[in-house]
Amino acid sequence: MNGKHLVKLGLEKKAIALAQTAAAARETAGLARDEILAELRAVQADPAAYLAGGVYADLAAELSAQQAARDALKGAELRAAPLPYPVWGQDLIEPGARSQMDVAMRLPVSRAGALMPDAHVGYGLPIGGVLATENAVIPYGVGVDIGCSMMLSVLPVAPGALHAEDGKALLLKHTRFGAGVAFDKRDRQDHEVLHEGTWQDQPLLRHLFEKAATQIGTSGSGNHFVEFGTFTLADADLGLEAGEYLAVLSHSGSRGFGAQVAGHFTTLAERRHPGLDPAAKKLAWLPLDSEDGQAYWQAMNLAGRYALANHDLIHARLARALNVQPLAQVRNSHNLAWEQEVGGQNLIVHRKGATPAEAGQLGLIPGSMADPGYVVRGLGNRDALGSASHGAGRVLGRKAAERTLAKKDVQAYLAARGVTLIGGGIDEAPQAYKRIEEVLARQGDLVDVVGRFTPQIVRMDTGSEDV
DNA sequence: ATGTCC
Repeated sequence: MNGKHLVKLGLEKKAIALAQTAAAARETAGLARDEILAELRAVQADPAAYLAGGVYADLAAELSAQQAARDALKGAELRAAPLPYPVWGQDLIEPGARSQMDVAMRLPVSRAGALMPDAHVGYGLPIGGVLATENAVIPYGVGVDIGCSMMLSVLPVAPGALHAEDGKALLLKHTRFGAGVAFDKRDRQDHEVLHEGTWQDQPLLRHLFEKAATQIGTSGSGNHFVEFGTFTLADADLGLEAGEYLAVLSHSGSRGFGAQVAGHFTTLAERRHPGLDPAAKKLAWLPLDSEDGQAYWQAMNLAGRYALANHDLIHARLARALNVQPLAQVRNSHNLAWEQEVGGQNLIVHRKGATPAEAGQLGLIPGSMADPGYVVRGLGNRDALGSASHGAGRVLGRKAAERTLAKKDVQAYLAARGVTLIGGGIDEAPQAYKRIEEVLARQGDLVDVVGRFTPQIVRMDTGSEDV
């Protein structure tokens, strides 16, 4: 018995050495070469049957491990070509975002997808990407800011009644911005979401509860904002008469809590798919019917409710300060996954920077710090998997915006529209975004416009270079 | 998006 015989059997690497050891033992026991080779073939055919013990146990264990590795690789193989998917506003979308969506549509778990007109490059799935998978949830298909969402409160106040200085003071007093920011102990907010039993269901959630409790009611950094503005209804809707109203619009997420949930489960998903094509590394998934998949689903949905609770508290504080009750409210999550029927199949629909837009469903699509945002009503377009854009979408990345935009041009843009800005980095300048009117024009078959919000007093986090 | 660690 020599190595050549074993290689001929198809044995590889460590298995050859283990087979040689076993074969030597069998030769000592008096077996002929052909008899030993027959035994080795039997072990190869069904290694599981030899795991329990005996001379072939170590070889059987190695062969089982090799088979498991091959299975994992096979299960993670990308399709040669992406499944076809529709694109809205192709002329507004950079090639990089298309490439990312192409990779997503090559995943073995992908079944359908769509790209919204605000699409731009992100980690894993592009921002503005909608992806339907079968029995799989992709942490980076939801994004780092799980549950990132929008909320509008229409107030029983005339738009002109709130002066810029007063509005500015209210925002400074009642909102908190920035990475790591939390409320002081005496100002700590409370909300029913903090009293859910869900926090006790996972060690990770138990661990993150304290952070979540201190940060609830705050806003983050980047493109998050809280603003006062004028809400204009051309026709009666939302239970309101046509007209102009003072309104509060906010964009906020699940803060450090959601970010850590995303990070934790992304690590687990990547670990589960070591053989995944490097191009799809950030699209590693968790089987929904696995323990990890179920844990992510639970944590993701909690982060979604937590993010909406942040909005609730922000709006409640501002309304209380103005001594009013909102007349109408609209809210929607745009970074989340949902169980949804797609072509008769129950799939997981990821929206990473995409607004749910089922028939009749209300949503909010903001423009920029100085451009209008829109209340929309979904048309339930099946090709778009019942989705629309989540905003205007970036035309300049953060660094490109800092490099190319001039502060005075941004200030002029704000001044021309009468916008008062607190904080706000140049990377969030209106010029860094696509024109919201164009983006809306590309999705006339996804949503109807209900009303228009024009920002007047805007608070954002302090950028690396403020406007 | 987040204070670079679940």
